[in-house]
Amino acid sequence: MIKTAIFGSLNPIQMTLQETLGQQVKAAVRQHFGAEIETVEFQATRKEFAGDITVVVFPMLRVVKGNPAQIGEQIGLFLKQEMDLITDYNVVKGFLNLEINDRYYLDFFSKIQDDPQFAFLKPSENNKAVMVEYSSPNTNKPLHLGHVRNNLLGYSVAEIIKASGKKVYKTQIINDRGIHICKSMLAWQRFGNGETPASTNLKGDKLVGNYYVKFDQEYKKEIKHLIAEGKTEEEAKKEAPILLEAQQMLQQWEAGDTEVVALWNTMNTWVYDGFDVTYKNLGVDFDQLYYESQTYLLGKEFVAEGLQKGVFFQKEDGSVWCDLTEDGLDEKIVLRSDGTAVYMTQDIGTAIQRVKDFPDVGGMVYTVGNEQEYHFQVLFLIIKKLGFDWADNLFHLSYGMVDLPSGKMKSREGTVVDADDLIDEMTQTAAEISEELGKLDGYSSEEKKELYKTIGLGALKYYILKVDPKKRILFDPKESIDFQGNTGPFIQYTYARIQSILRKAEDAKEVNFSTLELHEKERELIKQLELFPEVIQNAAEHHSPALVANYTYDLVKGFNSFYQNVSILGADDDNEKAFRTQLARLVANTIKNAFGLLGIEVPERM
RNA sequence: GGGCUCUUAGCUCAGUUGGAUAGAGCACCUCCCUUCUAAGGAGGCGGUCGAAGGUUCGAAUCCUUCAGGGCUCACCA
Repeated sequence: MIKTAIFGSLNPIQMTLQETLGQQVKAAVRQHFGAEIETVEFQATRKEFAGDITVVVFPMLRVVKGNPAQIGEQIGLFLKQEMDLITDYNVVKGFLNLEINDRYYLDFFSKIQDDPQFAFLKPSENNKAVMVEYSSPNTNKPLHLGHVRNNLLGYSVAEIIKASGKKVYKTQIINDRGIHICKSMLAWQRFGNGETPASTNLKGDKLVGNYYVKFDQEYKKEIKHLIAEGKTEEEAKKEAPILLEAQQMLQQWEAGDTEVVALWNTMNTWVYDGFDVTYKNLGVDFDQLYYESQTYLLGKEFVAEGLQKGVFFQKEDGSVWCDLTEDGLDEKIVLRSDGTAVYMTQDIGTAIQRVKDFPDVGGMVYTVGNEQEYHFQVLFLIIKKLGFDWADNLFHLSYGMVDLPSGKMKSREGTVVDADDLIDEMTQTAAEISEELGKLDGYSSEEKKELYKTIGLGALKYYILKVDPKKRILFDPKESIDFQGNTGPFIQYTYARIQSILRKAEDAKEVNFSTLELHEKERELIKQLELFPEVIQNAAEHHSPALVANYTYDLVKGFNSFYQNVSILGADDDNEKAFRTQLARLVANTIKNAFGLLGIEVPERM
């Protein structure tokens, strides 16, 4: 229902085609068979058959008795006689293939040719805003490949939802407190000798991450000692002095110990400075940040409120729980017996706080790995029980892990693919390939550097975004990401090639559409362009940048085929040349816009 | 063990209201740069859609069972 309304305002031309066709098909069925059908099923005509759009006859058999091929034949004849839009038809089994008049496509094209934004909807007053959370790292170590997928997905989904006609706020919750950061702090205190990012010339997140690893090494050493002294492994893990000390430090932090808090501030600031560089390189941004250290107390307030309302109950030891057994789940703790917050506590608080801060927000998207599916199922249910109507519009954008051939990435064991290193490597590969091809005469070294980054990041981002978010990705660092075929650089290359043509083309001349006839490749391209608005809506609805990536690839394949088969600048007459130039221009703009939704830049040359 | 999820060409993936002979890229093999950028194009090779049943005019798609992988079921995050 809603979908139809959106499409109606979004792309009247396309809807008119299916609507008018649908009405005529119904009329044909009424006239020839005296029957009423409610809906008409359409699909794009397969390449091997003549036609542009296909009516599927089979579903009509419920109300119309007869041979599907004959029914299709009669409907086809009716349509051809009644509608200028239909130039011809053919029937294969139960499929009625319709050939659409060139006028229709030319008409569509003439309307959108000067509007590169034709597929984008402006944020509508009727739509509530959406908050998209992504990244949300811990502050004890640098970002790795897993975060990269998270960031790319979150950013892209935010852009897609924006383009679908909703206001979007990008946000994250920064996990800046807890035992993990205390571990880095303690190790730095003990072994750091006052090192700083400035003194070591290291990125702050890298420096802090090193001490997280250092902590783990010491911890393991101590465990070994304790076991040698006769402790069981379990005892040793709990009693290792360095761990006890870290736990003590956490308590000091919670108590507001000046020295600990100061160190915490210092080291977190180092990390944020490091993150900022990575985010900037990745090209992602945020509208509003939330910090766990500021929201966990808030969560406690709402837990207290929920306890009063009877949403939660308290056990004898003082811990607070939510009983979800009636919903087929278990009991879930929302506050520890010692009164401290758990993950769930702060997530409840953060969500409510966000809607308070942004009253126009009607829903949220949480970009978090699929290992936390149960957590979010519970979280959304609890928020619903607390009585917030927007709980129905909470969505866990759950994505698959990025695994290495060796298995999971483990930061403590150093088996992670570091985000910064990965970006550098991709840029380096792009540089090597570019220099080998040697097409960049006249570019300054600055321009080249910029371009290599665009291409390298394009390859990386497309590689990750083109696969369905739900699926896990196996990433083999030894097998470099491709630059040919279904890749980012391939699409960027097509864009650059079009720009090259546009530079050579004279100033745009007004196209006279009335005398034009479409080449098969041209019609295919316009049909592909026509799909873009629907793709955006679909991608927004499914939270899937992969749909945009695959669409762009199809568009580009269509263009390259056109490019190789039809001369643009060498067209027979000026009008045709102007039209093809315009068509190429719009394809380029669409590539740019589609890639913009993926957070990928396009180059003028490559 | 309970819950969720995945399995499509040698490899990486499309295939979203159930529709025609299941599509791309990589790899391998042929061709195409005196013509707008060959990071390209045209074609070939390659499939019991994990297995078996069922629903349907029609199933990769829906249902059941089974096999194999992943995640999860903490007073961790």
